[in-house]
Amino acid sequence: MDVTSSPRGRNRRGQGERLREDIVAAALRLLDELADDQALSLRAVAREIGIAATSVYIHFADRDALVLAALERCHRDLLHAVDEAEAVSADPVVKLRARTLLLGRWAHQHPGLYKVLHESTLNRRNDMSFKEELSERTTIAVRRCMDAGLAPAGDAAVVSFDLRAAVHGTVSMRVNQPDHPWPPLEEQVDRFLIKLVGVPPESPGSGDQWNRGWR
Amino acid sequence: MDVTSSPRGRNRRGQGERLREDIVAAALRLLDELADDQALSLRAVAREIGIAATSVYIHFADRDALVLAALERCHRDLLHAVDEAEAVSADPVVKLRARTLLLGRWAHQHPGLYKVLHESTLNRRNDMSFKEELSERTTIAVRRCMDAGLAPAGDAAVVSFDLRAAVHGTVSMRVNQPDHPWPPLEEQVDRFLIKLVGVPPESPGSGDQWNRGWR
DNA sequence: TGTACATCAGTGAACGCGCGTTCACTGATGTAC
DNA sequence: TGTACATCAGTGAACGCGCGTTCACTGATGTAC
Repeated sequence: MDVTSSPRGRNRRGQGERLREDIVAAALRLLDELADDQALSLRAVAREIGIAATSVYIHFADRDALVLAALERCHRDLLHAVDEAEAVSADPVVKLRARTLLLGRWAHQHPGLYKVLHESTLNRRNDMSFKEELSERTTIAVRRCMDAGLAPAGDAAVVSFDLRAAVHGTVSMRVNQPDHPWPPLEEQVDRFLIKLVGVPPESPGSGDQWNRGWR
Repeated sequence: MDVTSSPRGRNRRGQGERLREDIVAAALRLLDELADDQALSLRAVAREIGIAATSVYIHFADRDALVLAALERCHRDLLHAVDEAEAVSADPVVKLRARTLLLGRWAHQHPGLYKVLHESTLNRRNDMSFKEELSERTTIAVRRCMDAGLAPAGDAAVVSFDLRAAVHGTVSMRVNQPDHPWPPLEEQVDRFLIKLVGVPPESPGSGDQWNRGWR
């Protein structure tokens, strides 16, 4: 945008990788705006940071390689953020809740990136198996709840899959129709944790209507 | 595709609307392939049915109007199919199950259309409130289960929202990563119906592991 | 200390392509008289 | 019954645009001798 204010000079010798990072950062910024990997043009990325379009080819073989690199970085950052959120407590249930809510909040803040990461057609054209790490860590978090006796014992992979599906579903709906008046995510996540994972309700015996008849 | 075999002649007087239907049908075919509304070009639609690109403008103001018309038709067809599936039984639980499974099966058969309908950026650019009818009918189906005493009484809208989120979530994951070895949808939908809506398990006392500790 | 040279970090012009959209038009068909 | 004419259902050429990618290049910087 404000290219004139920072007239990018050439990097010094040995610092060529800086441009690579700038390109990835700009791609992520644009992808978040566009919410569509196909809509991202290499020329727009170059324009965004004030370089010649051809300079992108110094660091990336083609447009898809750039988008893929950006998404891998995006996923790594997200993983890190979720792990950090989990550190707030030693209680496995609090950990699972924190991890799930952070994912929801992240998606709310970066709807475009969430869409590109999970719903872009890049998923069909390219191997994006690096994303599996997020699923695996959720399964671990669920298993911890079971092992601690805070959730009914069962197949953690299945329970985790159901939870991920439910959370992805509501996040996807919220991200795709941002103008719809959605009810609070937090309460819904709590329902999912209670009903799908089986963690105890926060205030037992409070008789919340959505939990009536379940205990 | 096989344009040469059916060299489209001009429609007779008064039959101009036929072309409109052909255009919509071709657009739906291509959208299902592309799985992305932005990737659909008006020229590709014209090519698909062997007309001049400009002929599309006889029936649609612009590209977006065509896509929107196609999606409205798609949604109407889907609504109709789901309602039909529901008619198999008078039991509200069987009805709800049938409606949910048909949606999943439809998405499996038309992954591209499912994506464009629910996950395309058209949702941000245009009013697509016609889609709400699907949600409303699910809520009605949930309420019927409650009224019949086959599910715990509660706020049908909330329960329906949770169910839709969960089902959309798993369908979305399946549609976006078609090569992933997903577990059977049917069993997962049954878990959602039991855990989220509270309908009775098909074989009570069977002690399925994913339901252990719940009743 | 000076200098030739390799390397690094990037540039600018150009290519061919498909796209959405506009415009003036064509030619068959039905209808008023 | 004949014929002029309005209307319908489309067409073909052309526009300007942004795109991905290739190519030959430039000029600063560090380094070997």
